[in-house]
Amino acid sequence: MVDQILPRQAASIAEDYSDDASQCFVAKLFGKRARNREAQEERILNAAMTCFIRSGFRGASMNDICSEAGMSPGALYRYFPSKEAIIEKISAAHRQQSAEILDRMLTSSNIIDAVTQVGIDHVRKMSLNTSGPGPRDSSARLFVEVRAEAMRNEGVAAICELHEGLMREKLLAAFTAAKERGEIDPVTDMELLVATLAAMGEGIIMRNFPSQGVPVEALEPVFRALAEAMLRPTKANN
Amino acid sequence: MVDQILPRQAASIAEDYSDDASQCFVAKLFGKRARNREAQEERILNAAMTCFIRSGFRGASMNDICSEAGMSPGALYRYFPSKEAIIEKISAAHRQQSAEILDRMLTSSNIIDAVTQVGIDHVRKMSLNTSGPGPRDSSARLFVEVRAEAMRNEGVAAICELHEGLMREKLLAAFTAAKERGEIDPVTDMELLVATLAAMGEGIIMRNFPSQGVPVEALEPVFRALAEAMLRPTKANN
DNA sequence: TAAATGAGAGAGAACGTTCTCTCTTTTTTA
DNA sequence: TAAAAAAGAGAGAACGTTCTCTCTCATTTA
Repeated sequence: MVDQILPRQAASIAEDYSDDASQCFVAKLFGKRARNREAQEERILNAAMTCFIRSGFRGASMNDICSEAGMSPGALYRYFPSKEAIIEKISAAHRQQSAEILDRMLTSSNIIDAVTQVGIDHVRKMSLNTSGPGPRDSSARLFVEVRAEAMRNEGVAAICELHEGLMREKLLAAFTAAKERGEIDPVTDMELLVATLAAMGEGIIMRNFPSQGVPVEALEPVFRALAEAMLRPTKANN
Repeated sequence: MVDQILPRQAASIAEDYSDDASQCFVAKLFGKRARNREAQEERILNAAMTCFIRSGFRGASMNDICSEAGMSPGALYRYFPSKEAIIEKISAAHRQQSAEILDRMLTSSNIIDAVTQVGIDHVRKMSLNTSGPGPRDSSARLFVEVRAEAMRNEGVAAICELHEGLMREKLLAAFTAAKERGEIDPVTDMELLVATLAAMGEGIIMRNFPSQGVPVEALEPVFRALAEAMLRPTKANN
């Protein structure tokens, strides 16, 4: 992970910051080398994502990923210590994308609109092609793959738990606020409400309806009906 | 788990069939040989299911399955030509179980009750332990696994399409009947309604709430609210 | 005795990973 | 600034392991 600090580097760090010596240190963090490393890592992650969507985490081999990235194994392993590390990185990024979509919940004024829009945004984002000219495919596949992997891989399971916990928190905060505004009726078990609503939304996302010819807009009334059924808005707001 | 049928026990079951010529043919189909073969196949499938739930389709090796079944590879490959064949058989059986739960839809008198009950039945069945003394686990894991496999395996994809098509047909028939009874309002796009309802139900099933401490009964109002939101029953029936 | 059944070694391919070596870029030294 | 040294980056063969599946040979059953 963290590069071993060699004597020569350590020496130059300790030296005077105002002159040449500090350049080395700065270059380490923001220089050409660092930028190149980031670019390569992203190249690998993009290639891996393509392969994983095509063949699954287990189905895609490191050789597949190397070919897709146009890279040799020796080069690839300079940037990631293992296949496992790549899987975890991609799982985390994918789950985080999902969690970020929920951010608009926190600033919404109408809770039903917000839930509806978040659902649609999610479906739209997940049905997008992931990267350029590759096989026309969507990251909704990764959604299922990550879930399946989490069932037997402790690292991925922890990542899922983290981000899904975040998502539930955001929903819970938005619902609580709406309740205090008098927008929705009190519910006995808010936690269960959030969990089941999220699960149902995920069910829709996994199905990847846009890829089956169902336009995203057609899902609008579906999400709205779901939100209204679960949140039971007070008559005043209808 | 089905008890192992020992050859000697099977031998003394049905002996007397006067006609020699047909005996050979009949024995082939219904005799102890055939019965033993069936028993062995079931033994293998049970073992494979345990392994697949534990490690996934790709994660479980044929050796794992052999060990679990108490069998050598040579013996196992006498009954199944490939790992792929076992995966497909288990996927089909699992999907068929799901489809069968929907049969009660066809004879129901109240559509909302029916949908609610089918959802609960489904969750209950999927959260059951699959086989005796093994690791406490549920077949809801297989649900996710099958979906993930269907994304890249054409055979499994076809199996899913078949059974899920059946499920949608059953739902559609029940909804159409309910509409004709005047129980629910006409809906513009019945196909989409069925597809999204099924997807949301699957989302709940995959989450396997019972394993997280949520009792099945707690899901009753959730499914009911979902059904009412999607089907919009007429006031007379409320 | 002939056919069916099974055990288990192991073939051959594919896997994730590492190793060695070359070439380029950066840093230090003179 | 020019030469020397070190580090970084990458290619590709090769490693040990594990995979699915087959083959041979022994045992059981009819």
